[in-house]
Amino acid sequence: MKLGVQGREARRKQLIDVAIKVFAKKGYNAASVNDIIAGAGVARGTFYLHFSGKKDIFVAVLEDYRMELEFMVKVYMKHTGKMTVENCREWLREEVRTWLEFLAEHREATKILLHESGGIDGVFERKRNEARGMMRRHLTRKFRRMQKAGMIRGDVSPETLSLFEMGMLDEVVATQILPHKNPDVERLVEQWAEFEWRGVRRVGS
Amino acid sequence: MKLGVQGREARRKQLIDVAIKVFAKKGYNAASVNDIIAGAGVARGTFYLHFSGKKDIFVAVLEDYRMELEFMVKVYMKHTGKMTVENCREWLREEVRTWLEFLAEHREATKILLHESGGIDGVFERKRNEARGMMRRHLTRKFRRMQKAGMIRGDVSPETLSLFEMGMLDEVVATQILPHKNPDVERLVEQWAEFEWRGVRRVGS
Amino acid sequence: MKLGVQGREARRKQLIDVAIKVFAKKGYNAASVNDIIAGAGVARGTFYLHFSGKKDIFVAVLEDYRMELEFMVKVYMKHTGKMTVENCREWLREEVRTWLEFLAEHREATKILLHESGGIDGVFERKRNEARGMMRRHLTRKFRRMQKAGMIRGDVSPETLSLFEMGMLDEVVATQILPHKNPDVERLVEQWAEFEWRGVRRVGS
Amino acid sequence: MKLGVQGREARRKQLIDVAIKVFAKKGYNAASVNDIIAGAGVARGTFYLHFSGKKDIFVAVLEDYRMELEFMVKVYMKHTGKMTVENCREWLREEVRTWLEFLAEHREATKILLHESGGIDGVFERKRNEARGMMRRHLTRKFRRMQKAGMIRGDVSPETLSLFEMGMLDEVVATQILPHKNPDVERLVEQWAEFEWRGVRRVGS
DNA sequence: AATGAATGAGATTTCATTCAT
DNA sequence: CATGAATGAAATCTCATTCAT
Repeated sequence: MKLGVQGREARRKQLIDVAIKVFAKKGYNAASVNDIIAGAGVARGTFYLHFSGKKDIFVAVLEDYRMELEFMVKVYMKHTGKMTVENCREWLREEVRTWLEFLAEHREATKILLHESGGIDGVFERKRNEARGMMRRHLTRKFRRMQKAGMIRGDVSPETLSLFEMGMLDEVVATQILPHKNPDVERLVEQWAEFEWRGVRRVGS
Repeated sequence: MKLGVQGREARRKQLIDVAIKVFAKKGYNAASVNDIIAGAGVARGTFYLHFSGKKDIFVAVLEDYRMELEFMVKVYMKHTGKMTVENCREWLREEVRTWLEFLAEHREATKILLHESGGIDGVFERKRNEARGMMRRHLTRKFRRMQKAGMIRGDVSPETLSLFEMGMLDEVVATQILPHKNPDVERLVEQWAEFEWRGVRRVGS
Repeated sequence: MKLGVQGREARRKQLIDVAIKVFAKKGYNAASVNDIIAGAGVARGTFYLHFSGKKDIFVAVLEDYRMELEFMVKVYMKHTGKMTVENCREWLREEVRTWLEFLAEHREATKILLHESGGIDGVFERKRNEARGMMRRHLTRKFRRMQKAGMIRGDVSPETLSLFEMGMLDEVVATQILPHKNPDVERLVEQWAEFEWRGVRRVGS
Repeated sequence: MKLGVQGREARRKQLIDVAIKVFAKKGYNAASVNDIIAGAGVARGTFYLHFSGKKDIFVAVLEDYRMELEFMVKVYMKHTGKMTVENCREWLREEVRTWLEFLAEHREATKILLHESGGIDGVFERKRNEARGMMRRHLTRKFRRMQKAGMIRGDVSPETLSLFEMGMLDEVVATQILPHKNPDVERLVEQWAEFEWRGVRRVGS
């Protein structure tokens, strides 16, 4: 079947979109070039006109995701300036919500990043670290800024705080967001904020 | 070359031990039965005498890990009784330390559980969930007991607290424990306890 | 080495033809996909492009044979109408000759049907029965028609007669046709007709 | 499991008996030494104490069958002398019945001889031919004797007659005896005798 | 005589990639 | 740009046979 003429970019994007679904569903190894070209309704050769191989399109998928992330972070950062001591706790909550919503919206790519891009290939690892590093740096910057402004305690390093937050994020995403169609984000966010803000200590102690 | 005879169990255990290393290093898919038998210095057929295939030995690896976990949890639970309101914070810290040490000691198997047992096969998923479920239930039980004893706050559910703690554990293990030979567990544990106990709120606010 | 492109059907037919020779020579079990691709001068993957496996091509071989048989029976049936009481004995003789010639021409496939398609796989058995059933039904129909027309005796059932004739056919083919390049069909046919027509009874008794 | 001490011959016979069942059920190739030793409740090594391999025990099975056949033929031949012109037709019928009964009684070994001993190995072929050759020679001798005594017609060679009879025997056994637990031997025998004695010719013509 | 763990050649099958049309 | 038949390296799994105990 010959498809209508498309721009190179459109065809490339189409293949990446199919690949995201395929990789998310089957994982990198089990996914086959066959699945991708079948999903895209394209001949084998066409695939190799746009990507040098399976690795290549997987890297392209990660790259794609990283760019979405980058864009999201940039947009978000614009209104970080309005953070004050008073609304600080709400800020933390809102940011968590924003992240969970973003990750839920990109659930397939997120699943790939979380589960499929480690331990297969050095390049994959690097791309994965680029994306996660960006998130991590963003979180770290946020905590550092808060510390400097005296909004939060200063005796735990921002790096470590972001480490903990990333972990919580991953686990919540993996167990509460990815497997469910309509996760109860509201309740999660509220409990998250409570925990992050005051820890587990008994009130008044 | 024919190797000497071993007991059935010894040979099986030997193969599992090699498999743990191989799966941790290469991941399930890239690992081949070849790698395992080469590592064990055993003929192809010998492998199939003990396991019905690659899947089977992978499941055996997960099973093996789950049993170690189970044992560890049991041993640990014995002295949980001594927990009091006063030493409660120390308890949290000590438990984190115990877990990190356990996971560091089983770093290879832990890596497999974290990165290699999802999205490949339904059975793997189930075995993985068995092991993680055990950890999770253990953590949940702990928080519930603390809540009932009034040691910690009551307005965040034990399930959610254990969820957050699992996430933190995973992230710390994945980024700080697994990649380093001698991780600075002490500092991590201290900061963890601080964060978990009091949250991020500025002291005195 | 990459061979030139052929039509799908041509390549498929080529592989089937090679497979007939291979299966006839070695039998289903001893024959390997290797033998077939080596005989066809084709790469391993090419084989699996056309057949899902060894079983599949074997079934295709049986199917192929059945179609040849079907065609032969149809062609033959066209001039069955000219059978009369007078030329009836000649008819029997001529039909035997036709069968022996057909089976001799397809000696390899015939050998497969006789010796290699039983007791290995249920599907094989079924395909074999389809082909033999067609022969058997053809023979039975013939005898029934002859009985109704009063050309032959009526006290032995057409089914049983065709059973005997099939047996004789098989044995003659297996011992006289298949092993020899130029079997003395003439003499066989003559003795066959004599036996079938008059039995073993002494003339005049 | 160590079995009680048995004589060499008893153990050998036991293995052969199991092997007959196994080969009949699965065919030579699909049958495994495993099946045989499992069926006999004997260790792997024990098998190789009695037979040099799978081929060897298969040959032993054929040999065993040939000996049974030989014995049967000898016993039968004793009272061949009483054949006369008058009871000749009955003789033919009785012999067919005897054969069918013998083959039905040894249905497993018969199945092996009919379906499993051709095209696998030269030795098997030879053993098969020995057994079938014995049957064939027996039938040929019978027809020759009848011809000499003027009991049956002389213009069809005894060799060819026995060929036809063997074919009929095989087909009847394969389709009517082997697949059914209680075949209607009586009716078959009667129709057989009718056909063999008088052919298909219309009575009175 | 008996045992059964160990062996390894050999068979089947998959799938990423190439290239002539 | 697009096609899809062809390739072949590499992986999994089987099972007849051996041999130390």
